[in-house]
Amino acid sequence: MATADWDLYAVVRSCSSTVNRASSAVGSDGCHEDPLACLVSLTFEEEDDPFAFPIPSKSGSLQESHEPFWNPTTMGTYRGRDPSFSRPVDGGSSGQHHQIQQQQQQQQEEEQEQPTIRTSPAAPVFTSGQFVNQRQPQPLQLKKRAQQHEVPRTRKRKNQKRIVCRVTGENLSSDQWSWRKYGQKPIKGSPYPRHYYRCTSSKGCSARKQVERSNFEPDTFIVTYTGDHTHSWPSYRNSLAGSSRRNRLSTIRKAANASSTSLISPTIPLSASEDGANAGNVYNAGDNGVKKGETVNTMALQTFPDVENDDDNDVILIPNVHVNEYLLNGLGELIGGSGGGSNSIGSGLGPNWPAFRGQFPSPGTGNSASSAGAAAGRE
DNA sequence: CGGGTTTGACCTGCGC
DNA sequence: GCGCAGGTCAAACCCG
Repeated sequence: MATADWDLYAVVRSCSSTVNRASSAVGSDGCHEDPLACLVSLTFEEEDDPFAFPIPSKSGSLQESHEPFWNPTTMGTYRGRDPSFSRPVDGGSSGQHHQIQQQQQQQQEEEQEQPTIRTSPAAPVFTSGQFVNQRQPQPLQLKKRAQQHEVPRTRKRKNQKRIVCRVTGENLSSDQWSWRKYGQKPIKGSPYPRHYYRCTSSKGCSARKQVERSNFEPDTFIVTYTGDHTHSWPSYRNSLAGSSRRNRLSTIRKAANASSTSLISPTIPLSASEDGANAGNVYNAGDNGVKKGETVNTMALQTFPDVENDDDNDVILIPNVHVNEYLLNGLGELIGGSGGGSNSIGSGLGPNWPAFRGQFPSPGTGNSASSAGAAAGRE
């Protein structure tokens, strides 16, 4: 269960990094960036799903304990066709957002007929000849494949849990898990390829991540998380493991110049200036009309009562809005306090979340054992 | 040398 | 059942 918290927080944090940026933009020019930009769709296959989000119960416990951000008027129950939720937002700056909404709405509609999860529909067709065969197939490789395929692989694409996030390029690295790229694939209808990453924070971890550049907003990336982390939340130090190639960034940028489809690896820390920029987004939150600790009323936790009773269809959308300390603190309490399985959330906040450090139990302060235990418990 | 990336081939799920 | 598209594998390559 504790891993569920890590996963949950991984999602929240990952989106939050974008959220901060969004909130800054909102504060500066009104609604420059779509507050609903980051929609996180959580799908559950079982009740104690690792991705289970603390959905406010009818008893209102969460509502009571998190009054500052729990606002029924702004957290209206989402129904797939609710126009208030899928409202048009600010002059087309979020075409992808609309696309995601449409996908999810369509998904909702489809799921009402068939309890399944669908992948995104095709976007405008673009043909790219960027993938040039540079190597010839090797007989040895084919032989090994033949052996390998004696053991069938089972993949449940349709029922796979997926968490979709929108992040800006500069926030790609804010994901503190350690990822290793294992594939890249051109996606039909998208000018940009999709990149596949798996978690390398721990061997055998089944967590995967797909990164795809938005074809409407090239500066924005669609990050899809699948699978569960089977290990404890990595410390910041651990998260740097495997990312020692700092200077690789220059190489990557060269590649990026050569090909618009290139992508900054999520495992590679950004340069100091970029990190600073990210940090600035946090520190300067108050400069944009959002005082520290002030609740932004756009915070919303959308639930789906229509599918709430269906274990296979629970979906939550978390708009990409400002997640303030109240929420994170509340999550920290929910995650670390009540369950007894506290974890290293504090460390997971990373360098971009200095303001929120200390709100959560830190690793190495008596919680590591429980974290490890929780991780072991999953295996 | 260890670990990450690239990339063509192969497998599987899904729609028709 | 067939074909397409997405997801994964793994050898080769790259880099510190």
